[in-house]
Amino acid sequence: MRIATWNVNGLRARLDYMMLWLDARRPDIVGLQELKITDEEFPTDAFSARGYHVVTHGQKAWNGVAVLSREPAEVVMRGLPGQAELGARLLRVSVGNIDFTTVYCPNGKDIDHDDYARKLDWFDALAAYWQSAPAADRAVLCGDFNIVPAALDSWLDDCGDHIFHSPAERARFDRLGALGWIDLYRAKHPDRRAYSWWDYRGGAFHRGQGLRIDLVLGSRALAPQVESAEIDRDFRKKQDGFTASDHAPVYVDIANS
DNA sequence: ATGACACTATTTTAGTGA
Repeated sequence: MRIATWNVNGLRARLDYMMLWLDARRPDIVGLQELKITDEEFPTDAFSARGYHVVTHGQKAWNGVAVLSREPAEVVMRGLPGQAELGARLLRVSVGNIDFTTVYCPNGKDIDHDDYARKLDWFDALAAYWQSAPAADRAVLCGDFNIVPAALDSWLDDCGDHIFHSPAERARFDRLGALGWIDLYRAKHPDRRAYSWWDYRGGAFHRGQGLRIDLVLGSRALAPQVESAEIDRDFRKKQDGFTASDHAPVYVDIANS
């Protein structure tokens, strides 16, 4: 079973590209982020035609998350409790025997910006949520975390005072680890330098100037069942003339069970 | 040093992204 996460940077603008991707990679469950579209406008039919069930938590112009799945999904939670002001950023569903959550975590803009404190609060609320509503044995928490877990995950000189790299942000990420969430890509590739996001500008992709911020976290019971974990750099490139997102899709393939 | 690219808004540029 293939689980994927992907920040598409605008679902409307990415729809044709996404169809090429679904046909090529055929994931079973997908967490999507940064849809920039309302639930009413979401083009469900395009996904149904390819055999996917769709659950959305969108909003106009910004943010928005969704889950595509081969099997029907039942909504467990739309939105992070107490954090509605920061937009549509969390969607938790039950699909098959997986407790599946996808998140688009706040950006924070800069460590001096008001949004940075709000970002930290959002992560505090996320940790509190998992304490109040614990994940099932077989669980996935995937998405765009907007935190670089460690120096190996960034092309920048990692002095710790850059947004995404600060000790306060990493403390929030580490708290998820303390709650039992395992970074499945890093568990599979402990020493591999790899990125999932590259700036559109300045040829960053070809220069290797990226960040690994798109992650698939798994529960302790799920982690041993991971057969492979990969970042799909090919789908950060233009495909058939269609423009890519600035994020690559990330996969985790789980043994059938 | 700065901008560089892409997307959305009911646009005529600005805000956001990371």
